[in-house]
Amino acid sequence: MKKKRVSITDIAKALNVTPSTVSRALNGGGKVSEKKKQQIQALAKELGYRPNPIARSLVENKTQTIGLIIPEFTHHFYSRVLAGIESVTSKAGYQLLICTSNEKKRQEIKSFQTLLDARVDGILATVCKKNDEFGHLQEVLESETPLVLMDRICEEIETSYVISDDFEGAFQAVDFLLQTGCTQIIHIKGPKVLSTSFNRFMGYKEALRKHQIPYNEELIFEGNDPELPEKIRTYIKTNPVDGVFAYSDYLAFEAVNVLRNEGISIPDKVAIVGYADEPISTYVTPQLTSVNQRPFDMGSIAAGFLLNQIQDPNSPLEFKSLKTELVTRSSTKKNQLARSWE
Amino acid sequence: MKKKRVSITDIAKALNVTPSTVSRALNGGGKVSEKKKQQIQALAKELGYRPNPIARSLVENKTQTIGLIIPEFTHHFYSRVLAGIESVTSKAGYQLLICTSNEKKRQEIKSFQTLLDARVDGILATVCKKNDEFGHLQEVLESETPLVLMDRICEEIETSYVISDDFEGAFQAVDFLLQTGCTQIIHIKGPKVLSTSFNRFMGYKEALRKHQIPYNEELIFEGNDPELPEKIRTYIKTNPVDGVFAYSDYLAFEAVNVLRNEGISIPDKVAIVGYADEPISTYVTPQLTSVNQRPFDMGSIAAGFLLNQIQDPNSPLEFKSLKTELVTRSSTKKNQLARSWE
DNA sequence: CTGTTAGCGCATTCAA
DNA sequence: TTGAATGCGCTAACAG
Repeated sequence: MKKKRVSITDIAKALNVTPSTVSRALNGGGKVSEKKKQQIQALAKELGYRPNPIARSLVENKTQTIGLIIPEFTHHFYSRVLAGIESVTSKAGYQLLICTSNEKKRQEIKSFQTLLDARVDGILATVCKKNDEFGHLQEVLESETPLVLMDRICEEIETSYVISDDFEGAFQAVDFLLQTGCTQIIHIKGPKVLSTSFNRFMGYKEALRKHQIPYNEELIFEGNDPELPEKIRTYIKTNPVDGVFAYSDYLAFEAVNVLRNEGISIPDKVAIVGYADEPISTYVTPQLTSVNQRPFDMGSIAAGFLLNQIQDPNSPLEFKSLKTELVTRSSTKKNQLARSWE
Repeated sequence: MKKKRVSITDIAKALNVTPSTVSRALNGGGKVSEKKKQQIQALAKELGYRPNPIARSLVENKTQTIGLIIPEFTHHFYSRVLAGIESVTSKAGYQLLICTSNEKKRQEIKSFQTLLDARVDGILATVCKKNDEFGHLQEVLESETPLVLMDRICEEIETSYVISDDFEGAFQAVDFLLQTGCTQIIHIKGPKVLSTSFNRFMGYKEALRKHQIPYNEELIFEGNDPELPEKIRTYIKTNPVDGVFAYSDYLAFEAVNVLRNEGISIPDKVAIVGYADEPISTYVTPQLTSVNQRPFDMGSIAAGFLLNQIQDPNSPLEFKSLKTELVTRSSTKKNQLARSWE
């Protein structure tokens, strides 16, 4: 026998008033005599009354719910983004409806549909890797549901977004390698279709240009190549290499392994920089120099943008490119110009 | 101007029928002439009709939503639990309302309240570390909202749960250390109030007993002691130690660091086993032998239990203690009895 | 087979 | 200040 939840009508009956009055007394509605208001509020508390958000949603046409679409949570990065989001949405009284796409386009599309169906008040999303077509995002826009993209953007779609300054982050990293004396720097690239891959690659090139080091295509490796370790191993045996800039900490770690197996000392012979500053960077040996993307901030800022749009649908789109911070550890040589991340 | 969503009444009007008919035609209701059904379904599709789950929830008194409370997502473990949950809930057509407690009791209580308010059909939860009092769980039970606990249980509360067999997992680990010749095995304990800490500790003791090695209290260290590394360092300088069994991979890693700094070779002089088989265990050097808890299964099984209870509130409580699997890597010596995790 | 009526819990008119 | 009436979108019980 389900213990019936007490409704606004229950307490209205008990007090011989109408539900309207109770509603007004409980929300700030003002137009209720102080006496009744006190009475009603007291009884409500006593009975443990809890407003039914479902009913409220139905009449107010908003759900106090925000949808979140994220590729997955196994990367520390997204966990931090989530934490950042939650820190602001929970304070603002919003619930989070969370969907993961597992980097699959089909699931992503379905997730958007689900969230739209659920009538969320807004959507935060990081689109998945395979993203050549954006019809589903267009639909979101047409539904007039506020949307803020994080980390990865689609240029075809006009929406607010928060990204990390990948170009600058990569530039910082490679610039640092060059400053500490490296000249033959391998770059291990990220997934082809991602804007982040492209921007980091461009940052790499720009740093070379600044130091007038010629770009050498042979130094570029594809991160998703299953034979990556083997190819690096082969390459370094016959070519001079003194630095590695990887698209991710995980890829950097693969390079670490190859070098260690070959007995090449890090950072003396080859210095290595990863990307994302995941916890693993402090667990590997040597500890990995990496680019911190401030994922927590990414989440909190994106959530802020979204709340702005929800409050005022006519507010202008907002954009933010987060500055990165190079965290130097023992996989690179010392350089007084660099500050370590606090 | 918000593009109005088409409702059941819109399409009813357009076809000169009543909303009820439309409702019946769209749900399997049967009692509709084939012709009208076709017509209605066709128009619904054409107009892009999407049922409003809010309205449906209000009348059906269920939300097709499951609440999830997790301490946090930065541990890989919980990400996998989430993935397991989602794999079954999404198939069953349920949404996930996710709250994180950040291991804070206050937040946990608030999260339960939030989920109850949201009228979720059921709750999956891993309670936070500081959990001496369970009034809030009692409230959930009284509200008759199905509840399944994961990983950590409260003996005072009668509820379905899925846990990992911590006793057996620890036993396996320590038994393995003993089989490979260790006799002086340090145990680094987990948080005091957690059932998992206690059970792993008991498993450790049981393995010693099996091998008739006397229990030595000096070998027990507290994981949350900020001076842990220092204490271990001091101890091993004057006492024989040839093994470490840690409550977590992270704690195991602290031991690895101490040993490496002291120039003690792993696993030759001291073998080390962690717990949880987090990704870091493959990134540290040497790679860490660890106990895999099958978090994905934990999530999927818990979700299954919950769905059972939702479907039939009178179904009996269900319990599951997941078998663990010892994954041997290079931080321990070889032993043909052990199988590596696939 | 289909229309009518009612109601889920709440907020919000409009009268009184 | 308060009550009565209306509707949010949908399902379900009851008639016809």
